[in-house]
Amino acid sequence: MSDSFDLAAEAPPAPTAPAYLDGLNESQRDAVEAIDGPVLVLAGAGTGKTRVLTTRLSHILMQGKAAPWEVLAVTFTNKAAREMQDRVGGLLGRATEGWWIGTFHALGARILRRHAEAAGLKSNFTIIDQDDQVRLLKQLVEAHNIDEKRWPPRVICNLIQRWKDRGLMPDAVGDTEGSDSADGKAVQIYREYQDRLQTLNAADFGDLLLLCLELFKAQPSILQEYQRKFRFLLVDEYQDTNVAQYLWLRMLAQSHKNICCVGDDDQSIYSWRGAEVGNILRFEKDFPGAKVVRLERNYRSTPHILGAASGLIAHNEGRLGKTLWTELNEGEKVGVRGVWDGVEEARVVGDEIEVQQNRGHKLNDMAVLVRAGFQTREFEERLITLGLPYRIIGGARFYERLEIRDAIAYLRVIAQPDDDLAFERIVNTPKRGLGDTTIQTINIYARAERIPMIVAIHKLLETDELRARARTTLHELLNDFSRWRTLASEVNHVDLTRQVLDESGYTVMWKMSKAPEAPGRLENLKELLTAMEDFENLQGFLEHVSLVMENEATTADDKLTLMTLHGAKGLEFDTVFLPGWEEGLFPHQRALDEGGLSALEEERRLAYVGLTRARKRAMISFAANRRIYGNWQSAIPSRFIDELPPDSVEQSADQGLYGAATESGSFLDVPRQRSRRTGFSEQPGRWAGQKSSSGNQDGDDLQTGQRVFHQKFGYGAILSIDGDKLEIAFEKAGTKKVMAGFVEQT
DNA sequence: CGAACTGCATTTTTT
DNA sequence: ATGCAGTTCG
Repeated sequence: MSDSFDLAAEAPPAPTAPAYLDGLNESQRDAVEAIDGPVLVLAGAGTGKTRVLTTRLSHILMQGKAAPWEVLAVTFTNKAAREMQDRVGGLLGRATEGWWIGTFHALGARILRRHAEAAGLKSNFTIIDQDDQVRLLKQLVEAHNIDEKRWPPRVICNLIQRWKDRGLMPDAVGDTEGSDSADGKAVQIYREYQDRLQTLNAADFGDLLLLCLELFKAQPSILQEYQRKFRFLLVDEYQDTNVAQYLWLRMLAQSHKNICCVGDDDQSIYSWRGAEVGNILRFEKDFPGAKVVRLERNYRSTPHILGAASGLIAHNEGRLGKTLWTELNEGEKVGVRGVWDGVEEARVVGDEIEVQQNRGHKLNDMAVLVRAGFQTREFEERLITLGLPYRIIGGARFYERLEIRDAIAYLRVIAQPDDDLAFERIVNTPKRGLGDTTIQTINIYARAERIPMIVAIHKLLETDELRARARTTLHELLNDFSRWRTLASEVNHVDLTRQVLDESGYTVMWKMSKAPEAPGRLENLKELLTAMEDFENLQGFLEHVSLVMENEATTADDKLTLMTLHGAKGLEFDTVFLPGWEEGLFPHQRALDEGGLSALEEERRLAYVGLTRARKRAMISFAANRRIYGNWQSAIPSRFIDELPPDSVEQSADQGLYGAATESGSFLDVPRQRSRRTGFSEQPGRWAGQKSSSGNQDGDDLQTGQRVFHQKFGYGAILSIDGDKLEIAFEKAGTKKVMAGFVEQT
């Protein structure tokens, strides 16, 4: 079955062996050439997965099986998407603009924008990130009088996110499922949250797929359109897909079943954010007759590294099973080093890095991969002492900085006036004297009427509900925005932004500030303007900001890389240091506590991912003592160390530390008790959130002459009614215009 | 409205 | 230890 050419009539004369297939091994070629029907490529670490994926896509196009816009290629990260685009573009020698190569979210958004109305949105809808989600949920949690200590908006956000990962809209969430969360109101809050998003003309990341699913379900003709359009589907990192993504793919592939998924069940490390290893394990059932190709020849690592990794991962159950092999020379054994404490660990690693460097190895080819972010600190300190340059991957990103978020919030409001989250962020930034009271008033009204804040303000401005001072300020602000909106169509987006930042007083705010970080913030704002130049227009830029949060700081300098194991997936280095292999830290206690066996296995996969990042050298280390959260704890070596095949490993330990490092039982075992439950000192919510039911809605039967009560102005009689606006002669406050929603009948 | 104080949690993270 | 968020006081 080496030649599995299809007999499709429109296929152009097939060359016997196109040049781009040269150099592929047999299974890689299999994976590339099995174009029709479902294919699962089980690609072990370092087996040329990306090459297969890109060659396959090129092959489909070269064979004339499909036009570029008829292939859907999905990845998880923008980086992977970009890489695929670059490589396919390179192979074919043409630009890949407009092709359907991208992340699940970017492609979902693209589809959704085309059919926004059908999903209850406008096509310019805003894509909000977790920060916005949490702020929105916080408002809802407050409104429900739910104790925020017990149910932090953050947790609810996660809950909802997980539902969305599983493709569940509020109504689809089982009755029992949310009942134990947020005083049993979790589903209700989810429902209101979706409602609010719709009012705000916004979608969160989960929605980009979930609303697509709903769209496809509600409008089969649209689904069919895409089924016909995308004649071939390619999916990267299939082991990381969640249920929603799985359903999305399945729907699109339903008719022709030309779907090729590439993944490695041994590298599934994201179950905690909704990924379902089951998707890859089940592939053959989901797509009967699927061709399964195993890529087992590893081009990356030495036999010892491979042996260590394979031996370790063999301790997991329920694997699809692969046997990696390599033709590389044996190389060095994997080092396993026991040390006294974390400081010494950093010292030992630092020394080894210098040794490698003296042998002519570049820092760029080395990495320290840790389980948890805080572990990098000790290494940083040591590296600074040694004068070794390093970079940390995974810190705060450019677009997450406060000043950048503020600036973008202005732009968001300009581009999409319904975006209350953005509006609320900058309504009083810089300080305009608009306090909580004013914002509350606007919010209460906006929410009761289910209208965006800006619309609410327009209405409120015609009344006396707001203080004169606030009214003037808001009036000016709204004027500014409408002016900027006009401006947006006249000047380019960079000039627009510069002008907005100046005229809003935002730049001045930081210029005046004597905070130590102010100059840096101004720098960043300049950088933002520069970054914006790469985009055609405001829309394009905003889409980029929400979907393509760049993480890569590609410096040309020679630097050591410090990052988490999770962050390292997909990368490779000559030399990899794997510190902190201690019970409790790795595998992490938390995973052990709440995830049981499956979590332990995921930790093991994480260890496997770590080891397989190494091309030539890997050094594992563990400390007998470690300071965690301020106090010292003694630790025993990770069980993963015992699981490494002795033949591929070389152990060493500090004098007198471990008579035998393999005898893990010989350690003093201080019970690590964690104070459970923080359950006392609860304050009931200070101000019981205003009930929207207390006032009058528009349709109420108010009449002129009627006596009413107003929270602020007291009692009065209605003089005239103009829609939902009333003119009232108050007994003490004189004649005022107020919103009908703010008065009560007496 | 801003500065100081207090309590509290603290794995992993993309889009 | 430490940082963050929410609260309290001037």
